[in-house]
Amino acid sequence: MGSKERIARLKDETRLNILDAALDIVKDEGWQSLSMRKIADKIEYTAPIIYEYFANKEGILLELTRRGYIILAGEVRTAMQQHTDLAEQLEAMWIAYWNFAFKYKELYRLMYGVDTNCCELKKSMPEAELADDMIYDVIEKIMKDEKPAEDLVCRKFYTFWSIIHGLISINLVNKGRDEEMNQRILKDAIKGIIKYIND
Amino acid sequence: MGSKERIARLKDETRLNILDAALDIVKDEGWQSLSMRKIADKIEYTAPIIYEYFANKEGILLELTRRGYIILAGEVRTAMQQHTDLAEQLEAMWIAYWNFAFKYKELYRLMYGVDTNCCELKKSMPEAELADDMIYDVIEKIMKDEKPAEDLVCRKFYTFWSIIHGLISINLVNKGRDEEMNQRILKDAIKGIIKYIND
DNA sequence: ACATTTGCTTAACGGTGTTAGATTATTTAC
DNA sequence: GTAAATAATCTAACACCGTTAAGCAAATGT
Repeated sequence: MGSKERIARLKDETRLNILDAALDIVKDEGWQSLSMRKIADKIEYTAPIIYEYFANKEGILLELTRRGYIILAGEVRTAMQQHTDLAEQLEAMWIAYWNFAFKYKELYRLMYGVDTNCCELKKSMPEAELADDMIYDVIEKIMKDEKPAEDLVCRKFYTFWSIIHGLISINLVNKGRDEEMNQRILKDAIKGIIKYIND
Repeated sequence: MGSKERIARLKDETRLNILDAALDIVKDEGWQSLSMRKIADKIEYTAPIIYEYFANKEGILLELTRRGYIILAGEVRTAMQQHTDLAEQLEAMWIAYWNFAFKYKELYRLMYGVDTNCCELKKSMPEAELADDMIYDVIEKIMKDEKPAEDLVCRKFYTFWSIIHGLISINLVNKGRDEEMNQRILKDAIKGIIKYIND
């Protein structure tokens, strides 16, 4: 009887529906307000059946991250295949990575734990810029000889901040990597960028 | 009567107790499982009084972030004051920033939205490394002439990843900054690091 | 001594993730 | 075709969450 397969196909379909519904909700309302009952509403079932397809809510998130990684790998691969020169290849791949992050914002957030919890209110917090301003000033002074344009200093600052914040994030999320290597990466990067400032 | 002041001081004290209790819970159990009732338990009150000191849960988090920024600014400042040479100053300041992030892990997570939601399970996900491996290989090829040591390639990879991930995070969290500048930072950084690979 | 304010608690509302039990629909067996 | 068995789904509940309203009891002002 082919009905077994038809039923299996239907099961797979609602499994996909659950994932799609979850992603739709997140796109509309953010990760914070994703709930099992909302997913159930969207697929026109009640909440408990979701547990026939996923162990729990985290199971859904985990499957979505998995899909995110697969999509990312695909985009990076096609970028790679469009170049032969190694340096060009590498640049294209990183740009593909970058583009993925913004094309699939929600997935990227999930994959790398970038949270936006209470960020509207954070804007009106002067303390948030105390440290930044100090660093900004020093960068400006280093470049002073050349009367740097405002946005050039800004770019240097963000370059610095990105690399440090990126390293930190990676270490906080995938905690407990090689501590010594991190320190070397950090110092290398800082020295490199400082040298690069004066180009 | 000085009792007014004594009472005011007591109020300030329980305000601090609330913040301390919250941070303690987070240190022990993570942000996910911080609840008003747990805070209340720890300060030996019931949940509703917390609302006499903070508008809501987000208010507590916001005050903790504020304190985080102030501490960070302090550490960066003292780092700055210990050097005169500008380049050394800048390096020390970034290292202070780095150290802050790990000394006050929980605060840093709060301040910059680095979430660790469901990360234990993510380790056992082979798809997570598909894209990484491809990029890793290209870096290795670029450096091939020099028979690079394993950990040197690794360092380069993380340097790349950090800067891109950092830039992305910053843009996802403080969304909608200058798009053009971001692209320039990105390309600059990539080109810079590629050049730097062959040193 | 009475009235008022203050500090704090209990009870509740609507929401969450999740589980157990009842119910309905579908398939299987005779 | 009807009865039994199985699958699919729902309702109800549990324990928790953030938050608010009502009430009590002690301290205070007069």
